[in-house]
Amino acid sequence: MSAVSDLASHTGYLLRMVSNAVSQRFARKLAGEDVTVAEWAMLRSLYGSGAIAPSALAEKMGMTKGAISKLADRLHEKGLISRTGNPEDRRGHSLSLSTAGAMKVPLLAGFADDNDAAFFAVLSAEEHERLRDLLRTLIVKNGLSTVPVD
Amino acid sequence: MSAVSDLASHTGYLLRMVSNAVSQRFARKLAGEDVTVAEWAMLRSLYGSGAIAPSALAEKMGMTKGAISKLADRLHEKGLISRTGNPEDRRGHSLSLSTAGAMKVPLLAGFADDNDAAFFAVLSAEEHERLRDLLRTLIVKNGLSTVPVD
DNA sequence: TATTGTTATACTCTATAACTATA
DNA sequence: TATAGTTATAGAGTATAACAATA
Repeated sequence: MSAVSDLASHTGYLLRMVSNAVSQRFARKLAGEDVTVAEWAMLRSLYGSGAIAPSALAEKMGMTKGAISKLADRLHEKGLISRTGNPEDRRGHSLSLSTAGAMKVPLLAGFADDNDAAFFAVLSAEEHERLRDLLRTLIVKNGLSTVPVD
Repeated sequence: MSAVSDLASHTGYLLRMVSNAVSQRFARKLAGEDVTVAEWAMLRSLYGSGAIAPSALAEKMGMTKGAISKLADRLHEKGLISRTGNPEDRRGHSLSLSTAGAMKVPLLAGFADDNDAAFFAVLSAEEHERLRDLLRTLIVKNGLSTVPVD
């Protein structure tokens, strides 16, 4: 045992290593569809929420308004989301999936399924579910998302 | 149930959300020491490995040679690591913690401990250990690190 | 030729903070 | 003034690929 004996067990470090690997692999799968991982996350959130204001989406996704705005711009340019004005308060508007975006989500979800299946295959079904549960608990109890499990 | 019914349970998505949150919080804690999260990860790896060639470190950390080179440059400029030439093969050299770097690791490890403690406090000790185990299993079985648990 | 490491280039991702338009 | 959203700026993190030095 060294002076920094449990250096090996920092959970944040392990988490970062695993998450980076999963995201990188997923990014390669998505590249052919011209969608990034962050874009997928937004499409996925919109699929679950329906039309939603950028500020609400920011809170839901645990990101800043600026980051959401930039992401939304890109997805809008790609024709995957729509912006709808709010006649009652012209400062705001809402974001939603376009028809093309809504059609694309199941395909992308399939890629996400494949990616999960490949990466987490080394766990038993029970272990995999346990991992998901623990992650959901962390998200909810640390207030990372306004929407519990989404 | 929608057509994309288990959209909510993509483990990669949950993982990314949690990992991003942990890393962001940790980055803020480290900022006062002028060290980034990736730099900490390298210091931590060097602490565990002793002198090691950049290419070996790249494999160990699951990063490319280029990324390691850039990180090593920064840490060298900050005086936290040393580069030692290899007389037998002048193409290569080895990286190791400098005295200042070695002295700083325990302090940074303390910050990592604090960060873990705050973030994972919402789990029981048993759940926290279970999470670590699952992450270690994923790292080892997916070959994310040449060194099993580090 | 093959290998080690560096460098050049290019993106994604994200934050902070200043700004614009509306309320 | 306060709020919704955008934009400007900046920097971390990482990859790919071209390159230099050495073997």
